Amino acid sequence: MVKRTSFEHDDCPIARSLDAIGDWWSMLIIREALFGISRFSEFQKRLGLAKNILTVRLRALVDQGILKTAPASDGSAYQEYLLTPKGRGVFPILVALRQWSEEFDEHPEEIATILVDKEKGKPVRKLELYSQDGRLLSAADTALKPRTVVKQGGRVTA
Amino acid sequence: MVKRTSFEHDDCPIARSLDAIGDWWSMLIIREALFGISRFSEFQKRLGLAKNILTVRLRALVDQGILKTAPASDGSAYQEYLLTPKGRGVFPILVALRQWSEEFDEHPEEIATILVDKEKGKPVRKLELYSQDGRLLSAADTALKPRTVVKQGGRVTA
DNA sequence: TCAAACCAGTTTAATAATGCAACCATCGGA
DNA sequence: TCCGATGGTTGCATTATTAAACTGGTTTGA
Repeated sequence: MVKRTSFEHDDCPIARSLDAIGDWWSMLIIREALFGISRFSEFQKRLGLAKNILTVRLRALVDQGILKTAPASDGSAYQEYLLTPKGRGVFPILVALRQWSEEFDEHPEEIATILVDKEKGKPVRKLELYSQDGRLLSAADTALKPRTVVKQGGRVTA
Repeated sequence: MVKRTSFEHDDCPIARSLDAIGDWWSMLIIREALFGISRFSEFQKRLGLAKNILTVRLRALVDQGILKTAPASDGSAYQEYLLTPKGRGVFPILVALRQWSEEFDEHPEEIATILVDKEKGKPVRKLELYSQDGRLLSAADTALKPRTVVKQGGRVTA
């Protein structure tokens, strides 16, 4: 792969997110963490990824402030990996990914789980995007505006 | 091994989405396409990726029904790449990625653009997740339920 | 209390996925 | 007809990902 081009300093926030959590494993690790998984071996067993990769990913997620390590908690002398608020903030992204799959996958019958609300046990609605004055927006109803002034040579991207 | 593990037949919808569009470039290609970009050379110029990679990604996106090729359109004899409904359905994922970056990025001042609603030009609200009866839900208010019955040996994942 | 199993990695050697650059065929315009 | 843009393809070098073996500390349990 050759030095995966980094988007860390790209001015597009989507690229920046992808740079942080846009690989196959990071997203799934966060998914598991949202489920309460916190131990190295648990991640490894549930995801079935190579341990060296898990080591690298966990370290990267910690460095980025998405996970933090807490020394022990359930008695044993090992440490655990816990989500920070930034990590929990990934939840809507996971919901969006899930709903896209539910809506467009060619084999939805292979999907094992449904996201429900805890109180009633019923499926949740689709994610909704509203304007400040409460109108439901679709992609076509939105546009991108430069944050302040367009800098010289600064290209406006999504 | 090696052979990057495919999640195509994983029973987790998040994994399935990631399998389809979970690489750095596919998501950005779709972002550009949502902006109306449709020509090979335009993608290549705006994203700055190698042409062979672009070729492979575009073909994969077409195979998955996210893009479709339309022979010509603006006169020239070349083809263009257009989003299908499935492709446009990626929009909420991009919004979620964008908002995560806006909320948690350490250098938000480097972010060049803001998503606004076209009518008023004001920033949009955060994506919201509701229960069927209209309660606003956070991650903690949700749970996963097996789709029908848990199959023998079928592990329930997110 | 001593061995066996578990935890959390690290190392190694293989293969697969990028990236860059160069090449090539076709189309369109002057 | 010739030149540049378009839309790729091919080769090669580099890097990532992986399984498997190995390590060293920690629990468990007989």
